[in-house]
Amino acid sequence: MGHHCCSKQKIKRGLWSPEEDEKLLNHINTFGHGSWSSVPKLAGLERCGKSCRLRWINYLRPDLKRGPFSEIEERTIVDVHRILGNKWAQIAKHLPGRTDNEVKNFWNSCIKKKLIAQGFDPNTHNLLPSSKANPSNINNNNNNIHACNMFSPSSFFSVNSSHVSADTSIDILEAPYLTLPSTSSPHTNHVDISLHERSTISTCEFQNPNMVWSTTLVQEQINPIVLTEFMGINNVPTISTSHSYPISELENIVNESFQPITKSTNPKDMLLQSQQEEACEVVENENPSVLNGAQTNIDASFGSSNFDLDFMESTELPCGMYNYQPSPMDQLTWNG
DNA sequence: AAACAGCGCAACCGCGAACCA
DNA sequence: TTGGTTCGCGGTTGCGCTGTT
Repeated sequence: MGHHCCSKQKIKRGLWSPEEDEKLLNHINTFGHGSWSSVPKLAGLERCGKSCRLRWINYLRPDLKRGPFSEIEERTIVDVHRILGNKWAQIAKHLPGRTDNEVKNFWNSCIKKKLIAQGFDPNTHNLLPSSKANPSNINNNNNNIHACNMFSPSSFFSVNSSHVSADTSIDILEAPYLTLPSTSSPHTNHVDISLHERSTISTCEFQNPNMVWSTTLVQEQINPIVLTEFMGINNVPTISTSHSYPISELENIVNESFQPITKSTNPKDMLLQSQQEEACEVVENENPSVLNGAQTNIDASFGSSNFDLDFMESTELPCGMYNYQPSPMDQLTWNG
């Protein structure tokens, strides 16, 4: 069965021979690919256009990088995947010389297994339920939550738990990073931030998770911390951005940064919001403990928001950078 | 040495988006 | 606006290599 684009043609399938590669390479180098559907005929190949395109993109393109993935590339894949999910083509755009197919294969054959072995769900990048009680994966020391992983310290993983009490402090990771705990509860609209063994305890309130991150970067890197801003879809925190600040600035930054966005006036969004609120009430009635006001929660009711992937795609992602540098990523935009 | 299993990678398939007449 | 064609993407398959029994 051939592709519908070339079902009338005599189609060869399977691995490409060096002769076929040469024909395709010569043709594209001379004429460009133009319409892929016409390439096989013009190049004298008994292949379909799709197959030619794939062969060119994944193998013959001159700008392809060969060889194993570097540690930096690996980190980039993990970081971008945490934000975008299985958007291999978009992930590959952040890795010059790598193809979506290559990234996808590397993920499935290598990274995925590493994450699972570390007790992380490769889809959500959160700790797997079975791993939350596993001391090898979590340093549960003095009630501190300490998420670490093989990519630490360049990657940040949320501690996704509804059992974080108010007096639970958040450990500063070995690198000067702080993670904010979050829960899947879509209702509670505040977050407690505390620093282990430091007196600074700040609580900020926001009405909507679609926060404007408006704080300018503080350049001094004296005891910097990272505030992780969680976003998500369908009550599942899936997107985070990280920012470094001097520790002394924490309270001010928290107070200034978490600015609520006014609710959408779009009727469709308003309907979604009301539906979410109804759903939250159901959750609240069924499980009141989830909404314990002393818990550390981040509102994750993002269903009414549309994250601007196109915008983000056009920027260089700072995710996972050890030393944070300001970038357009700070201007993450939402279409509400 | 042969059989088998596991793995990585290249290629295919189907679907939706984009394009165009 | 519509319908046909082409493109691009993500999921899946299958082949070949390698290690193990």
